[in-house]
Amino acid sequence: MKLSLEDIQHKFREYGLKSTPQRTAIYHVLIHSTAHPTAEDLFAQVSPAHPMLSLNTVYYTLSVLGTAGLVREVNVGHDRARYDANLTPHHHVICQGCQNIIDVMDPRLDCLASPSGLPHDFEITSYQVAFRGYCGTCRQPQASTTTSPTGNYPASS
Amino acid sequence: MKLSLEDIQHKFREYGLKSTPQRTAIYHVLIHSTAHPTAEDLFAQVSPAHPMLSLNTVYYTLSVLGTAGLVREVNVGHDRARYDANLTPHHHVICQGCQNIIDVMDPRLDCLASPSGLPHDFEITSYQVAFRGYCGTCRQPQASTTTSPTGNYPASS
DNA sequence: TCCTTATTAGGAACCATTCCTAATTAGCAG
DNA sequence: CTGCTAATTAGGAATGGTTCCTAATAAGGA
Repeated sequence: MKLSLEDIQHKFREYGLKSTPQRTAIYHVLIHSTAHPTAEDLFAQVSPAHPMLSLNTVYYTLSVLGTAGLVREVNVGHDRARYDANLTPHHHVICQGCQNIIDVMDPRLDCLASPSGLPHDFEITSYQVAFRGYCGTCRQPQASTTTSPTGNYPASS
Repeated sequence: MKLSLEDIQHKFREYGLKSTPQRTAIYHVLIHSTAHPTAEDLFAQVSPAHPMLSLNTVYYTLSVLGTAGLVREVNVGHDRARYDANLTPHHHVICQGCQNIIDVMDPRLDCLASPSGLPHDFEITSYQVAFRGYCGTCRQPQASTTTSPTGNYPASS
């Protein structure tokens, strides 16, 4: 289900959002990506077509779309925020080596019992499972494909 | 199972870690807390007994303990890192209002099937379920107990 | 077509975290 | 008990992702 720019403009109107070229382009890149890009990733991918684009606009757009419920933040670590426009329920597998995120759509994970031992007045609205491990290329311990470990502090886990 | 400072020194030696007063105090606070404190929280709680303590030491200590496997980072958002020394398998319930984290220990969540649709060379080492919702006091929409919403960007979700 | 208000771009500010460095101290060997 | 060596500590500076501030621009409705 590829969304054209016109489809996206339509969607924005449905959601009561103004449709601007920048906003459309950013969402277009995000919704057709499975890489869970960072704000900077999006900036880099949209920039060629919009040379005047500012990183600020990317952040602002993401926060507007987030409020509207069209985009979600994905929590991997505390480095930088990564974003996802795939709203169909799914879970994530995170490689501890290269930090890549793989979407997992397994219906068995979408019907978990609500947890026991919870205050009864707590209202749960959603949940997500985060699997962690090592992908094929990062399998050998301490190996990292994209990011070479720099830093004076010992790497946590 | 309250751990005394001596118990902790013992534990550090088992793990081949040097035992310093600061390190012991930080871990002591963390392991007896269920609040998943930030580095600054820990700093504030340990400072009275160690007036010379530096925030840097807290970060360094957390990274050492993290590497040793005694402490884990909890990912809530991309604001600041929160830490947990509770190593027994458990999951988290996060209030979207006050950002508090509640531990959940439900054995049913500890035997999830490994997800389908995963590259076969991916090796999963752990997983965690993060439930999100609103606690009793934050239940009414837009209400927040601890943090009043400041910021010019629309709040994402 | 005009008006109002949101959006944009750019630069400055913020703040959690990390880096750098010298002084201190834990743990070990003698 | 004493001295050695490497890790730890404290403090201050630097980093970098994100947000704030502001004026100019453009979208959508009247």
